[in-house]
Amino acid sequence: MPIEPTPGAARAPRADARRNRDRVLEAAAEVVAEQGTQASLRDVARRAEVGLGTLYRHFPTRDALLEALLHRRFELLAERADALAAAGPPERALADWLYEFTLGAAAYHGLPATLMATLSDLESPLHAACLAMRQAGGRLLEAAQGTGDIRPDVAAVDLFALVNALGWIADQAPSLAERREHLFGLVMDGLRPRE
Amino acid sequence: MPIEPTPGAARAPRADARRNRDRVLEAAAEVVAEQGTQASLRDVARRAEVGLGTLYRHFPTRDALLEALLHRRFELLAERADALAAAGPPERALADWLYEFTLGAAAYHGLPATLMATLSDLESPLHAACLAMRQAGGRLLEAAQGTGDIRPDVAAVDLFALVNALGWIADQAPSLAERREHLFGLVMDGLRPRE
DNA sequence: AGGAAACCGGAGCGGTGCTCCAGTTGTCAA
DNA sequence: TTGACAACTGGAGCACCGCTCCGGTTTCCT
Repeated sequence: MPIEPTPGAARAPRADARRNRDRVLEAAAEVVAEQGTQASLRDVARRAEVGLGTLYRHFPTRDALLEALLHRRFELLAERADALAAAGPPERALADWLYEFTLGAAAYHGLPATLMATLSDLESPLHAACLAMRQAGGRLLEAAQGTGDIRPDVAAVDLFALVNALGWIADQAPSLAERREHLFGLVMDGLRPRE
Repeated sequence: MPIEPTPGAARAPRADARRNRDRVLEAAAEVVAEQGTQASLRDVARRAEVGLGTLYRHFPTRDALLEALLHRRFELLAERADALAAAGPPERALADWLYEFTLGAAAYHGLPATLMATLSDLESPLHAACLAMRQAGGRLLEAAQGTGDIRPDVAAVDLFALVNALGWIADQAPSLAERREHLFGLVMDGLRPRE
């Protein structure tokens, strides 16, 4: 009977597999930066000098690849929420965080649309990756509602949608990208209670 | 020398051509209603029982086909703006019209995105088709700003973008469609001056 | 050293948008 | 009525896409 060194623990991946995974990820970062989230996966495989099958084994879906690409960014944004909460008044923390979110959502073309689709697709790896970040935003929202700076009828999901929509606007029409800050201000004002 | 009956006037299209054009349009209405603005044009041609070449001659681009599909709707929305302006106070007219716009933008899946792209694509037939409607909305905006009900720093293009974005939210995440009215209210509040 | 499992890459399938052109058909002048 | 020609037709064809599947190779562990 063969001995399982640590039963249940996955065997470490082969060295060539790990190397290829990294190559794919690196290539994906470049290609997605150029072509957006709808980039051709064949192009990614080509740039990584790897077969298409290899790409699909490491990342069975497009979302899985994007998740790997964005994971760190999401983590940072979640941490950033806590930092902002500690650094200043709740309403300010929320506004700053949301604005940083719109900027982050513009990291790649098509990203706002991808994130939005993620909301309803519970199976997508991106859904899970977003969750912690969305919850961090939710905490900022609750704090700002606690001080009465934000209307109580605003839900976390409203925020996520609106902020993604702002990113989408800038993503779709370059001419509107420069109005991003202005539009952001308009929407933020709508979240505040009227005297 | 042959006589040109009315020189410069285009000769009437052949009967079969006109018939085929109508068949394509009818099929397109069905297929786009089912699959959205990104529907397969092959499917449209198939349903119209027409060759792909025929479809492309009558409508050289996807936008041209959509324009033909949406033209009447845009006209009605532009007229509706004038009717609302005559029927009630400017702020109410604007709010009602914008809400009808978000509903209209949800006529087909993907339509908000298509309309948004249209904004920067001056060549698209949809750009021209939207223009009159956008201008009608602009007039409502000016009137509502004249009475002080809407912030003066709101531009017509802001409105178009925000209202499209609301349509996009409902389009992307079915779960958010039911919050459409609520989100609309939030955004509208952001457009009003603070006391 | 050797064998098994993991991994690789690309051929292949069914789909897409779009072009191009040989063949057909409607129309209008003679 | 007929003939000729422009207008129109439809689908084959090209290059691309996402995704699957599998014969051959490579790595790792014993």
